[in-house]
Amino acid sequence: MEKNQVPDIVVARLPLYLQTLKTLENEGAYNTSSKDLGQKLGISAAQIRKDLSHFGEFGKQGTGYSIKYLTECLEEILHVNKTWDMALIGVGFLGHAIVNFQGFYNQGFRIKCVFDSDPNKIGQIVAGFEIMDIKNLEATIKENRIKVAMITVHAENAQEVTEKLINAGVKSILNYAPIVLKVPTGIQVQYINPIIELQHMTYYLE
Amino acid sequence: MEKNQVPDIVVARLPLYLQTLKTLENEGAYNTSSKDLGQKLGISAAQIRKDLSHFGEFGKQGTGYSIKYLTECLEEILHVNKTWDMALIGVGFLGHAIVNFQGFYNQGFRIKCVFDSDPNKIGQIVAGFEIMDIKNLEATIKENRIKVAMITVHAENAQEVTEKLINAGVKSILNYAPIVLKVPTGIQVQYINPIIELQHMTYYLE
DNA sequence: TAGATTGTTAATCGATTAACAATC
DNA sequence: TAGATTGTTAATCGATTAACAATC
Repeated sequence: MEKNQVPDIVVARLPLYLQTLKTLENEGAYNTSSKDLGQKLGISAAQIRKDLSHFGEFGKQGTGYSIKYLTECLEEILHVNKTWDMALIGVGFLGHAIVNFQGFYNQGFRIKCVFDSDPNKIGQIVAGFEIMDIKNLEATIKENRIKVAMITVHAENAQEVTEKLINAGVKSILNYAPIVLKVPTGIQVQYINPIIELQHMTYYLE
Repeated sequence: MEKNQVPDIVVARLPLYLQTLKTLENEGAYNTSSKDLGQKLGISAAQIRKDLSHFGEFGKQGTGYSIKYLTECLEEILHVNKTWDMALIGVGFLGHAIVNFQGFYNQGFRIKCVFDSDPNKIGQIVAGFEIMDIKNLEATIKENRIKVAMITVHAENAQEVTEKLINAGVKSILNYAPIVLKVPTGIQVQYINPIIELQHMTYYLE
């Protein structure tokens, strides 16, 4: 497979390039350069050119990159030139905030269904979604062929939920619970963990 | 300064070690090893020992590490053996969720004050905090000597808020807005951005 | 003692950068 | 044309790993 040749650390930067391109487009710009992107992102121009070179040639000498064209290319590379249906598991305060988040739209994602195990929550409507019983998780995810999920349950339940998700065919998990998930090869997991980020920063404080 | 010698990529892993140690402690364990921690975190035992060796010797041959002692050492290294007061700016759905988040407690952090610019929100009480007018941000943060802040405003306003925070003495910023902040040397910024993480993962999907 | 595991060294591996020919 | 910027190469830089003496 060609994509195995691209280091994951390079792949991880592509969404940042895409984000910056979209900001530039919103500002009304049509063209940019590796130098410009690098300054905005705080990384070197050489690194951006090197990263992009793994996937093809997207620029022109002398004039740089067309924002529109490079955006389209990156969206295709990252497979966000389509919209991925997502499941959300755990409708506490955080899950509630995510369900109400407007920012997925036009970035390749939308929430399709939300689950909780609390009988008091099941059946309630949140931002237009009826909270479903977690007992129906596997059937519903299979039925809708959902490949992407977000976990916002307590740490104690995150591994169990993960296993159900994988059973149901989910391949990519964004985990907000503060625990490292055990998953088989081929399943992607990323973590969102404010405590980790805060503790990283306080190292540098007095 | 001694700490400049430690690569940031090593520092970034320390909070993960701490998280795993706390999970183990909750499970009732007293000792662990680099092998055990590595398996739980999906990294090599050698890397964990190498990382820790930047800061001292915390283990014993044959028996590994005392969970209690290594926890204390890491908390001291990361400066979370005290509690950092934090400011939160932007009380939308996400800000609301963060204010209600119970997980900061005992990890070195607590929210001290919350701000918004919306006249309809100012003065309201959220999880026991009165939402303050962002006009009072600089005075209040100076007064309370707050060094850590979380930004949950819209991307358009994040840079402006950042500059106010830095003016007021904030040194570490956890930014939830999807934009790279421009900050002077010596100011720490970390990002929380689910779209970036999701797009990273869909690269590997069909 | 025998087995386990540390801290550290040196080797390996991989990522970043500087430089430049090509060319818009 | 002159200036700017690409894509790529080779060199540099830094991170990870394997191995092992030390020792609990």
